[in-house]
Amino acid sequence: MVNIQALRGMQDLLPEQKEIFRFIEAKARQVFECYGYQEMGMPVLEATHLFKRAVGDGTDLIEKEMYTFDDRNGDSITLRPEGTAGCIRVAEQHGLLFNQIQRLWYHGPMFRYERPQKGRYRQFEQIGVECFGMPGADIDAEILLLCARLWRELGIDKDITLELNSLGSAEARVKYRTVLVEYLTSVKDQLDEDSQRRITSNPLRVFDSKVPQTQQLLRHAPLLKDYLDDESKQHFQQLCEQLDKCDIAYQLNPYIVRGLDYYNRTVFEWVTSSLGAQGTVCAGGRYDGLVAQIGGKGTPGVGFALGLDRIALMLQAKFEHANAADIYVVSNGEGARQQALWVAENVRNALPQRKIVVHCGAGKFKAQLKRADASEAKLALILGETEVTNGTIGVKFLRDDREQISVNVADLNDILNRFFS
RNA sequence: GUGGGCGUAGCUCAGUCGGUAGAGCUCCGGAUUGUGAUUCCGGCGGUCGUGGGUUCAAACCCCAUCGUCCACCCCA
Repeated sequence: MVNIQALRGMQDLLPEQKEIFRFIEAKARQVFECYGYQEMGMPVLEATHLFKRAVGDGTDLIEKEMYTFDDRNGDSITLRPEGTAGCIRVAEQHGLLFNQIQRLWYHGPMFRYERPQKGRYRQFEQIGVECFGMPGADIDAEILLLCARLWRELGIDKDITLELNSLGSAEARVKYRTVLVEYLTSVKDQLDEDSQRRITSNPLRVFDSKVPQTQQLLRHAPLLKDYLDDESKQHFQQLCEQLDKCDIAYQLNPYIVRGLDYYNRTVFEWVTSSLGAQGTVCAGGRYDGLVAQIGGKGTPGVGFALGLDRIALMLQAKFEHANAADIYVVSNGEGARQQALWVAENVRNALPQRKIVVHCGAGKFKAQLKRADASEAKLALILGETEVTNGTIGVKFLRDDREQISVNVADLNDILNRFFS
């Protein structure tokens, strides 16, 4: 046992859980398609420097969370820790961004070497959406509308709230950053240890500190919104108006700072209180400078990623009987056993949407019916020696108060069709 | 990377002061020779996470290690 465990932080998805993931993916696909977004795929492995260049060298993600190792030829490669960089690489490499507009989405595993926790795994499933070539606030609003619709489809809209902020232009942010660093440095010895460290690593993050004394000091800190450039202010205002118009509730949170360096202007998080400390279920924002930073021609972009694992945790309680069968076929005796598979095939031809399970292998008749009951099937089809010789099949209603009936093989599909319609 | 909780049957867990391991559920068989509730009876099932130490004796105490959970950090 000891040697065959999953690697630390890697989740095994049992059928019950996988069902939830499939549900989320299906809903996402349906919603994204109805907004005209196109699915794409990309490799799990990329050159290490792609992520370094895109995400920012000083970030925790780059410094200590990447699965990086040497390829056999000595090149440094990395299991993708996020999707945006790779998506841009694909789009650039195949010319999707040259004077074009794109609405793209993808899904798949991401990898970060972190300490596992509820809702946080080393391999985690993410759905990403990226839009290119649209500088206006309308596309920012669109992806938020798209998110909101997805939450409604998933039935979790009541449990999630939207938090919004604007980081301004890159220039405004740099200007603000220096002012903030100045202020923080002036009170440095009164700050907690983490916050002191963050002055150099990511000063905006200091606002996230939970230490009361630090929070006290932050009250007098300069605020980002006072440093926003006019265009960014206008952009943000348009976004808010658009959301108001479409009845999307949101909360302004001046302290949202995405962990990755590439964001500008709009940033947002969809959060829930139902998952403990890992409450962010979906997050994203605008990254107008990123494409150029990776090496392409400057193209505006907005996007977000949602954490499938976390949403799956939220949905868990609602998935009790997702794998129920419709029909369970039991048989008694050698001849009947052979007949059973054949009968089931014919039924599947006639009712391809139905889940039909045939009892295979050994098993007493009584035990087979117990299995039928446990499968949550509505009907049991019964094949015994009597049925085989008479050319009939027993149809037993497992969930209704009805007598078992005996039908001719030739009439079976009609009867089943009527029952399930 | 830091701090804390927890690892006992397939699952959920009990196990007193250290005295050599138990229940419920599941599964299998029977009561009922071909009919799924319930009930009753019987059965399968254990390296007590792993390795070391203390002891006449360790699931229990000590050390290490792995895993897991929670929080920090960080983030989806």
